[in-house]
Amino acid sequence: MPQDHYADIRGLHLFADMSDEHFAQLFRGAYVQNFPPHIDLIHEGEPSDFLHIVLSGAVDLYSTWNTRETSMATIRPISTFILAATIKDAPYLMSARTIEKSRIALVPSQDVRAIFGVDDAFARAIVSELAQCYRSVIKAQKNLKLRSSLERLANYLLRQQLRAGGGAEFELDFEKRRLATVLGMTPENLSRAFKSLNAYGVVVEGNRIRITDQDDLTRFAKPDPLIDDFST
Amino acid sequence: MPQDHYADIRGLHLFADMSDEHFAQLFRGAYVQNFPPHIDLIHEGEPSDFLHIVLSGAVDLYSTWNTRETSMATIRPISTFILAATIKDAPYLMSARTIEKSRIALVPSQDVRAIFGVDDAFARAIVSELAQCYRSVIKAQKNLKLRSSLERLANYLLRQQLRAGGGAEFELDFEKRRLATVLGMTPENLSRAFKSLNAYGVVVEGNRIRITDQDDLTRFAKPDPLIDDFST
DNA sequence: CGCTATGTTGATCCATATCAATAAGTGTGG
DNA sequence: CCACACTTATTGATATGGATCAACATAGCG
Repeated sequence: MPQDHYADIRGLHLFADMSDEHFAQLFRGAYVQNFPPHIDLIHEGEPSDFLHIVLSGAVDLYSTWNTRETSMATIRPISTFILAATIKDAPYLMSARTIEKSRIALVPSQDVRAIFGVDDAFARAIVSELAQCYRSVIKAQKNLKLRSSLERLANYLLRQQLRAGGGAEFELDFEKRRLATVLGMTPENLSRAFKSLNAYGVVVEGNRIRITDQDDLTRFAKPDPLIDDFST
Repeated sequence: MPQDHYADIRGLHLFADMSDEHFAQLFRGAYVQNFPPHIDLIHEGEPSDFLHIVLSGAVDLYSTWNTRETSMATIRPISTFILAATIKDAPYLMSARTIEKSRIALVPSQDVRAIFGVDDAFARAIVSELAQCYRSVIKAQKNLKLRSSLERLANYLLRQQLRAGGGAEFELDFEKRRLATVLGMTPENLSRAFKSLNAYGVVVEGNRIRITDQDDLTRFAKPDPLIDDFST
């Protein structure tokens, strides 16, 4: 693997504390690849051969069942995905495809498991990472089960606004079609949901969102740290 | 803590590989308590003071938001809950209450974190446990987003049948009211869903279910190991 | 034995999906 | 650079799954 990515990857919580020697061993068999947009990387049900690290671009994790498909999460740089499958040596539960042109590091799963077995700091970092992932999914599930689609959209906008710096105006960071299935609704329904949020001070112009009445939207959305905070 | 529970707890994957010394240290400050049914054990948002271990009975993990409430999972003996919050020293994302009369061991979270810091086998066992939990929630989320309530019920019955030994007749292991919110629907809707499944060979008599046409139900439910298998 | 919580059934309403048509981008090759 | 094809976004009409409200039945339980 080219050296120029080492520093970025080394900076991730997951790899920050492990020994230099183990880090080198872990990435000895790894390689970096560039992918164009809309390329399938892995498919659910397959054995987990590689731990993936998104270095640039974006990756969509999605699942299918019986002709239906839904987007489960979006992975942005710099982070890993399918860690749980790698560790358990179990089949992927989700498929992954690039959304944009992406640069992705592939680390052989057997090496991850081997180093996990010998490097205690790495093992503890994995605990922290998995606990974080677990809590994120629990939040996503609460979001799904406790809120209507309109409420999910409103809270999504507030979160996105915060991620974009907190200003009244910001951009959606992916296409509405995908946003719809992330939020668990159809594109048509999302379109109408945006219009419904006009009443609470949301103006939509293409991918550009302007929030004209922050208080009103917040009153409607009722954001909750136990559902919407990504950090804790 | 009384000695008679030690063996049961020691047998859990989570504690099986750690040193005797650390195990003793971990449970030095622990205690076992008996609770009647329908008692609140913890509330979401609170700091995670104790890791809980269900020794007998059953516990419901649920969440609320803005007057709504939903059941997230049911914990049966012998297993732990809220491990992720304990490890991250973060607030609970879910509340917990006893369903039945239950015996529960409480282990101070700070002790769990302390032993996690010094016992490498324990740290690795936690990885395995959390990876398992993570995958379970992903499956639950796929179930929610990809299936209708009728399909969720059909697959639930097949799973429950398997857990009960695979015979044509078996019992629901909790009340329909709770089953409804676990499956993400109202009690009324569950009632009607049961009647709809008559057409696929499901006969309901109180808590007793008889599956008269296994193939027909299976054809409708289309169970999928990547959603319905608890083991992998 | 009656009280209270659970379960069922019916009537109705609402949220969301589906189907269909159109508009607006977006990229491609000539 | 434009014309064409193709995907995405919007809008309208309609269907349907599921929620809500209300009444009643039933079953535990003190």
